[in-house]
Amino acid sequence: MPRASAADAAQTAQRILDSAKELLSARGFSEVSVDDVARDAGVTRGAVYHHYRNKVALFGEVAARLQADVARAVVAAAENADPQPHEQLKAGSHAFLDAITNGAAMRILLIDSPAVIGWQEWRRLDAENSATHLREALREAGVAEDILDASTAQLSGAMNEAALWTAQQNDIDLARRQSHRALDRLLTAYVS
Amino acid sequence: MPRASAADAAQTAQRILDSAKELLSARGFSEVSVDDVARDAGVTRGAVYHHYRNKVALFGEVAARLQADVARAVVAAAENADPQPHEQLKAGSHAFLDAITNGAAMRILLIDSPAVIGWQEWRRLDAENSATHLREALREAGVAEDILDASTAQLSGAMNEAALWTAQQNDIDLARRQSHRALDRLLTAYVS
DNA sequence: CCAGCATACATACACACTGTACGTAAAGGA
DNA sequence: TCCTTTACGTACAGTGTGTATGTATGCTGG
Repeated sequence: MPRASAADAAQTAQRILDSAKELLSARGFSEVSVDDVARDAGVTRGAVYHHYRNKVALFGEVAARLQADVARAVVAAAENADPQPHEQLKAGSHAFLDAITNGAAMRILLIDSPAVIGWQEWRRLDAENSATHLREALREAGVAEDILDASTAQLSGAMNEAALWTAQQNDIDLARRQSHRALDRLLTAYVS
Repeated sequence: MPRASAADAAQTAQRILDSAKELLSARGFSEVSVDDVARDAGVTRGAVYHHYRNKVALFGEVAARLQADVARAVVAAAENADPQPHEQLKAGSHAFLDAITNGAAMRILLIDSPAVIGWQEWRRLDAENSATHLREALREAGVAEDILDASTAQLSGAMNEAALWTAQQNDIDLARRQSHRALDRLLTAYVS
């Protein structure tokens, strides 16, 4: 049995993660077995269980990476935008929608995550990434302090559902434009 | 083995449904086995599989009933409210939040449903119940025709997340009030 | 330079759960 | 009264998870 150096081990873990991301996003958590992931990565289940505690932990790791990817895109867009709070909200929400609707993120983050890792954990992940920025943008847009968390949650939910809706439409480009316009209308609520 | 008449059979199916609703809402789909449901209902798995095609179908039936319950509450509230479109939206969204955050509906409808029965099917259920009313209210509030579907999805997502956020807070009554106020602010986007 | 230990897997196994096939007894019509 | 259908119960096969165990390799201290 050829063995792997520490560097190769990290590479194995990464290959498992990549396979998991692809399969999970295509078929969903319940339709992907650990063996499927292992085979796709060219290892056995033993390797997967060596690198990840269990199937849920593997899923959680994939979700965390994706969440970070999306957050990076959103932050980048906000930094390049007009610093006016309302413009920040618009730029950020558009970027979020675009980032999450192409690639593997959507199904994993928006469909499976709440059920698999639990809503609390999912929210915690979100809070570590995008949610903080959204909250800050809302604060600067003049949302009262005591409804800041509630408003953040609601706007986040609106954007998540916008993404799901968009991805489901036949003409995705058209749907994207419609979602953007609908978001803009929704965000007029936060024009101070 | 004592057998059951047709009337008793319907009652058995109902008992199974009741047990399923309770267990699923408390523990979630993946943590409840068909055998758990059967035992709670005082029958064997055979009875469950006689009345419902499989575990997902049983879940779907529970979800459909809950969805209808929530929709009824929302419609009732809207009918008793000021017929002004904006007031309809406010009354409806408040009623939705209150209805879904107490009882068994929340976890089943908002956490597990998308993953278990699929987002499309979940949306279809929603469309048969609450979504149509929401869409109509938005139209009457002056939302342009081509972004009506997108706006409906977004507002629905906002309300769903509001419910999840509310239920998660320590002081639920306080959270409910904050969610109501945050929703009111959000709905100012649809003041014509 | 080699003995011993930790690492990185592979293999084998126990357990749980799902769905299905089959058995059976009562209900209800012909 | 017979015969079919309904309403279950029971037994079984298959799949998937997690864990225990085996094993070979890299690495480190003496």
